[in-house]
Amino acid sequence: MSRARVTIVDLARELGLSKTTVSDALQGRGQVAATTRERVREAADRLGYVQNRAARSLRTRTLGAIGLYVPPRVRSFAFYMEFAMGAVRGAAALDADLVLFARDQEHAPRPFAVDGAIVVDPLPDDPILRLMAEQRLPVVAAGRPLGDPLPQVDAVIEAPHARLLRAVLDDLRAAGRRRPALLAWDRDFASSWSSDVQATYRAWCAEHDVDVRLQTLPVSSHPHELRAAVEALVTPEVDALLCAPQSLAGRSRATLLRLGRDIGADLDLVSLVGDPTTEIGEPAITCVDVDPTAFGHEAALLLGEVLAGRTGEAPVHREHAGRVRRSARLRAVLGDD
Amino acid sequence: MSRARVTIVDLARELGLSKTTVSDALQGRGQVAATTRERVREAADRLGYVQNRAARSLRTRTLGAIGLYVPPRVRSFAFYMEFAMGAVRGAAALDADLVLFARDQEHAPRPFAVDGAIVVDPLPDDPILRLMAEQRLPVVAAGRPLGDPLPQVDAVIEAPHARLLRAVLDDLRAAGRRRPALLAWDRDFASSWSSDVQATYRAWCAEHDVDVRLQTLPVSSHPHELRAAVEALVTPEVDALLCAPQSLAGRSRATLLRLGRDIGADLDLVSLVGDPTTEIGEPAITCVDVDPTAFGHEAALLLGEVLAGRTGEAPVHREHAGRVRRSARLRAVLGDD
DNA sequence: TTGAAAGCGCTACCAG
DNA sequence: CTGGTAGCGCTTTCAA
Repeated sequence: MSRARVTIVDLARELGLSKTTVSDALQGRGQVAATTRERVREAADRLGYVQNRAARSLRTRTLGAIGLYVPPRVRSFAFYMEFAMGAVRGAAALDADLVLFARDQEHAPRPFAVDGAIVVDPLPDDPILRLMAEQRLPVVAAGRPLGDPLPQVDAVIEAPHARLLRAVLDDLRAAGRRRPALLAWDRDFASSWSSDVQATYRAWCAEHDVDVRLQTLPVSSHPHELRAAVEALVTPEVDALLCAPQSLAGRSRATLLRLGRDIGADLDLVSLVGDPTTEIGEPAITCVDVDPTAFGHEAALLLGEVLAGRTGEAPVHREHAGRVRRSARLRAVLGDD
Repeated sequence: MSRARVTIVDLARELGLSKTTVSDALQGRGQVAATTRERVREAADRLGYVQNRAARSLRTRTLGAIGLYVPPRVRSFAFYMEFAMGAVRGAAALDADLVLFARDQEHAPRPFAVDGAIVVDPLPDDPILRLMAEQRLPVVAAGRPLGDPLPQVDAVIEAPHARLLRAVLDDLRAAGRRRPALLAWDRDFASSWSSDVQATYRAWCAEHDVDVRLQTLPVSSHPHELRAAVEALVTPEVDALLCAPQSLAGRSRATLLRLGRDIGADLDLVSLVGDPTTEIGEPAITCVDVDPTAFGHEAALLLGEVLAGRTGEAPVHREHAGRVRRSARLRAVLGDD
């Protein structure tokens, strides 16, 4: 690799100082004379000094990195990609790198070289979580952990999915819709979000004496299977279609047109995970917008708090705000908010 | 953080061995008796030993991690997200973690704690590349570096975009299309891919005496702007629409229907960056499929070769295969290929 | 305001 | 097959 790196000892020798002073000067620590500090800085630049992070880590017992684990079953979801990008920014704010883990297929796992980790939608049997527990790694769960027994984590952050879905259903009802149908992932996409959505829909239907029109799909469905599901679910009497999978609402428009439905007129279309490029900002579609980037950012900052010991002993639960972005029609009927 | 970690010295004392033997036993190094190895393993498990990666890194001068830098201008593109996931898998194959960098907004950048890095579509003025050069970090560029002077990297991997686009244009021509139009990103998405696509389209048009029908879009366009661009570009005589931005072809279907176009019959639709969830496998759309996950995977493995010194001194250039997936109509006319 | 010494936990090297 | 020694580059502590 890179040969003959310059170390603080080299700088110290060059300047006739001790390595302590050089280190303090470079890190803005201790009581170093301003002139000395300047000389050290200049020499560091001149000789191309680069701090050795491994040595620093060994001494300080911090790695300056946090980890993110996105389970394989959702890795292809754009939502979590955006989440990851937000987490990177959050990590940067903590002065840390973000390490992406792909330990699912590893046989002899090495220890995690991070100070803590974010785990997306933990399941009880996630081996990664067991490994993290064994290594006593502080963990923040993004999405409520599922399963029995509950995976033990230091903090949870999640969006108020149930409340947002209820808000949407109430909006639709207030705008005159009586037969909302839901297209959701089936149980091979296990997450608190997925189960909250289905449970909430069923509960709301029961409360409002509305028939449950629910169709579930495997995560790996092909486009024509999605289309078939839409066609099967959207019978003529259905007057609102809620799509749980991100960007499915947007993708269903052509199918709905072909079915002779006029979106906005005789059918309201809702995306429960608004896709920024195809759905959010699209006046024909009502979107639940959880802003995954902001979500990832907040998850990272929450992990920062955990690492700083600012959250105390008990597990913390935090909510990440989300909002409903009404379609043009709903705005016309119900107003802007 | 984690208190009172067990070290190999603890294990050595516990077992009455030297720390060398313990270390060798744990790492499968040296000539350690099988029984000894077993005893060490057992004790490690029992006491909850976790290797200290910082100490190991300090000693071996390797971090066991590679970096990935995706420039902010393309961070929201699903393509690069998939690429990142492939890179994670490639890193795992190298027994390394993958670190995501977000150094673009950092003021006082710390040294990179990685052994090498992948940089997506490097630009000449990318400050990250300068930092990497200063730290003598081995770099693989995914996408040919652009600019003058050329950013200096150790290896380049890219897909044969020009060839693939020519193949598509030739296919369309062979299938009877005479007026293909191209919808592309404008220059605020600077990349070798973007410029290759536009230059190749223009060159092909000149060679075949075909009018250039090209419209460019800012990366940050809203859905209605995309729609307007499609409407402006697809005049009645246009008989093929090529969309450079990923998933734009899929999103244009509703617009094209509304324009009265019958996809497959009087218009061929092509996605130059096939989106796996909306375009690839969709019989109405011809896709250039670069398989971003495989691309990321190969980029990581190439970086592995660079790090192992297997590529020699001169910069390496490698191609990542891509393929054209013909629509049902093109397959009917031209065969499966 | 500066410096000397110690040591973080590990692996490389070499001697037994 | 096993162990002793040295030292990776840094920060911490405490003495000057």
